[in-house]
Amino acid sequence: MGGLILSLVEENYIKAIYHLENEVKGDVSTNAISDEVKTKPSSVTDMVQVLAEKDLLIYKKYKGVHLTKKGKSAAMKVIRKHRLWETFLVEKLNFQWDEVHDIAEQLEHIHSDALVDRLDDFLGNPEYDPHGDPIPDAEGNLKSRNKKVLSHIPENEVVICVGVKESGSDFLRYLDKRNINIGTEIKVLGKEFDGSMDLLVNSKPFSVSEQVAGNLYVQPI
Amino acid sequence: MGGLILSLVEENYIKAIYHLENEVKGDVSTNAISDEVKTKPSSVTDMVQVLAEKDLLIYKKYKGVHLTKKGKSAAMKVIRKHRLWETFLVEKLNFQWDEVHDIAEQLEHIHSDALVDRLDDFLGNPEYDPHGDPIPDAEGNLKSRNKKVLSHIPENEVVICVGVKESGSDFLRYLDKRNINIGTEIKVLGKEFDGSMDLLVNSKPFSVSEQVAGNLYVQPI
DNA sequence: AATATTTTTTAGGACTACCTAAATTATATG
DNA sequence: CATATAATTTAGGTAGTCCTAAAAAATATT
Repeated sequence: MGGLILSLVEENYIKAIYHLENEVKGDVSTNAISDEVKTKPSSVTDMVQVLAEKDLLIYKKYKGVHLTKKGKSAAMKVIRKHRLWETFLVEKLNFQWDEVHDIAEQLEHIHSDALVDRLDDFLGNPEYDPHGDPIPDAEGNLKSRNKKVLSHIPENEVVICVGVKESGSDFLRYLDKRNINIGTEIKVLGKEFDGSMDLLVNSKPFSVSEQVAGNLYVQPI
Repeated sequence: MGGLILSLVEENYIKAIYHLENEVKGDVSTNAISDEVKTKPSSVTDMVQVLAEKDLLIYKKYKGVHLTKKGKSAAMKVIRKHRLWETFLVEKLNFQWDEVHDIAEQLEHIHSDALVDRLDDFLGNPEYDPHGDPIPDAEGNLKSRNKKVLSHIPENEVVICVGVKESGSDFLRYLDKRNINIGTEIKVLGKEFDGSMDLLVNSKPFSVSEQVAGNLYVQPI
């Protein structure tokens, strides 16, 4: 049941692979993983063999990797913890949403089912973390909402911001400075040749670059 | 200032040595440390050399070890975190005081000064943890209170329970079952030949063994 | 004080997770 | 489709932390 204990490093690999599986079709490559966990590809080759041995993923030489059921479940547990802790840091300790990632990266590796369950209750069983990402329940189920990337929204549509794709500090602080938060209403006025978009945010006209528009998750009203 | 980062293992050694220094006069022996951190003495010899190299302690071959100022300050930081997290677990997540030690042992190694400071504020800057142990402030200062061990209290004196010496689960559950908590008033009625004590607890007569009496910290009213 | 016992250290490995450099396989290009 | 390039793996090594067994030092006993 809850008896599988992975090392901190193993958990980071599993989490990285989980995230990569949602970005690419097919198996996840050695190089992609090495980018994500910031080690050399040769270290990844070592590690995926260890993880394959533990039935957390399927590894085929030169072909890449994908998580097994067991691996996905392990990933969900780490992600659940990460997102609950981020919520705690923002909701209870008043951190800004751009300050919590590194701390949550540490907290996500604390092993205690009781702790996670109680934390979840303490926070009021939140469905989404401060970046708008859904928090898996204790069984690892993820409610997916039909969010879209802002850059895919056609002209004249009105949407609300529900999350961010990459939650790097720079990007989050950029949004803060412009008063764009989760829940902010955005109307798409038009798109420019360079992919930038003209918007109406908080009733004021505002333009964002392609990069920003591609990093914002929104939902039709 | 806060730039010193120790590994989890190093922090555990420093913490263990700190605790042992408060129990024995003079330098702390290799064997005592190996008992405390649950490794073999030869591993301790390895590790104290590493810690001496980092100026956290003074090591003299065959003579034992004592913390430097730097080492004590590192120990206080870990202890501060441990006790704040224990307080969090009991006060906010409603854990029992006998359930929190192992989780706090993990949480105490999270590195973030901002987190500790905010947690401290969130908890209302508590002075004592759920076991009655004082929580060092951000500068590592420890307010010591003149607590005594129950077994040293003479007949007819009335005291209140302020803490426990060893906070093992068995002992804490024993106290819970008898409704002895921090704040409980205890009157010493008499002592027996075997070191056991006759008490008045919650207005009811109650006897404790020498072992229990030696593990309870009390303070004159 | 000599010897027995206990404590501590040394020597030599083991294991995890990393690295570099070289070899191999897969993919892309002409 | 042959070759150049890129991706991946293998081989061999390092650092941190642990271990066992043997040697050395300290302490206790007679």
